[in-house]
Amino acid sequence: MFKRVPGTKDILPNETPSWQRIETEARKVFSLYNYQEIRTPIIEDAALFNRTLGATTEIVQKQMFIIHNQEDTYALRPEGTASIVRSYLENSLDKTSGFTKLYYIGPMFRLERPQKGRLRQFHHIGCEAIGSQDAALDVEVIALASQLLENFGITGYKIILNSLGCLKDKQALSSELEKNLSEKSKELCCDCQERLKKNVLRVLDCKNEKCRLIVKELSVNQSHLCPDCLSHFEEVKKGLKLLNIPFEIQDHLVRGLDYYNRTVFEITHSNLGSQDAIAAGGRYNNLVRELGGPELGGIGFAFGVERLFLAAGERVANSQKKLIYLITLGEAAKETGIKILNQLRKNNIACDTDYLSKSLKGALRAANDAAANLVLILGDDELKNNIITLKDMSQSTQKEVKLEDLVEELKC
RNA sequence: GUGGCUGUAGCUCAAUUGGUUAGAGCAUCAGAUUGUGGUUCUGAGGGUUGCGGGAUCGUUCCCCGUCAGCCACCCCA
Repeated sequence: MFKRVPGTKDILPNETPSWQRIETEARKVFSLYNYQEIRTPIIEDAALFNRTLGATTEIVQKQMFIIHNQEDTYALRPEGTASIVRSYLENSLDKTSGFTKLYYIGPMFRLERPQKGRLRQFHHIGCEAIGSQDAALDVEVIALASQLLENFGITGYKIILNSLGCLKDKQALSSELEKNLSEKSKELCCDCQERLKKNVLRVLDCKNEKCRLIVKELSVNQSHLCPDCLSHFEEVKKGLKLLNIPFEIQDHLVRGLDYYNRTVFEITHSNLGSQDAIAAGGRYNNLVRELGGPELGGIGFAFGVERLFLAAGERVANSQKKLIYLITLGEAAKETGIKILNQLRKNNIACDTDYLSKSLKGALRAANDAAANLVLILGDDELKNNIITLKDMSQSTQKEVKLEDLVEELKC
């Protein structure tokens, strides 16, 4: 027998209602904030991710699903932002409107070792607002994320916020860290010694206690921020307070991807275990230009859908659907039956029958399992008199209706 | 990529220090006087004990390998 590829999941019929609910809710909230959906291919030129996420990041170095064509190297997208900015520029959205708000829903791929809340194919619900550097936009985006969570019915989450500063600030911080940490490099954990070479900022959020102490001594807070970035950050904080959105500043929150600068944030939930981020995002003021576009700022975030479900706990999606179940007895009735089903469906009435030629008792059981609220019984007796029996399953009552009046009867 | 734990029916789990035909609940299907569901009762089907090797008179149980899953590290949504 064939098996799923490791780290992938089948989303089965008993789970799809929850997915549909989340997606519908997301679309609703995005449109409240005037975001429009964009759908980009799941494969891209691998170099796109190299360029945007950073060539030294683990995602690019180890975690991309690579497809080699004869002359090209494609990658299954590991995240959404790069593709969307690519599409934004390729389709000249920057020229058709000054400011663009986009959202997306779809699968992402990373070749990691699977674990709780970490799959090789997972799903993002995210958005990108491109074309403005306004701090009010940062506030709106975070407010949007928090409203999404509320509408999903998820509580107990925490919004963590920080500012990395502009490119210059980031570089200054990096070189300062490099200088200070290399003196103590032997005291750092193995991972951090690696980070020191590849991405110093990551040392700041190391979980190792020793490293934390060392970092604490360096007392990195927002002191590396230039006046502009500092006031931007202040405005963001002020805006969030204005909207009563609780948040926590963590000056060791850096993000892993190169394109982030200024505002970065993460939303965590304690239900998730070690992969505790259900959403993350931030500002990327150099990304558009990096991809050959104009000097335009942007900000976005993404939710991990599978992680949302973990945060929400067991959720029963009660779908209050209406279903009519037709039971026919005998060959003659069966023929009339398929005509009735067809007629009902043409009239937008949901209906089904059993295709296993069960006994009446068995068919009623099947109707019950299908959660039908109404059953139509068509047997020899009914056929002879040109009627059909309607049985209300919850009331356990039944009545007879003329076949020609059936559709009208069921419409009300 | 590194480390630890686990792998028995569709699902959740049993199987007495290694000892006869590997059990139960749920689920499925069928019946309980010939055309009436949910509750109840009865019965049936369903397992190469993940796969491969080894040690043993003998293994679901011990050893090795492999695959898969879980958890943590790393990384990240």
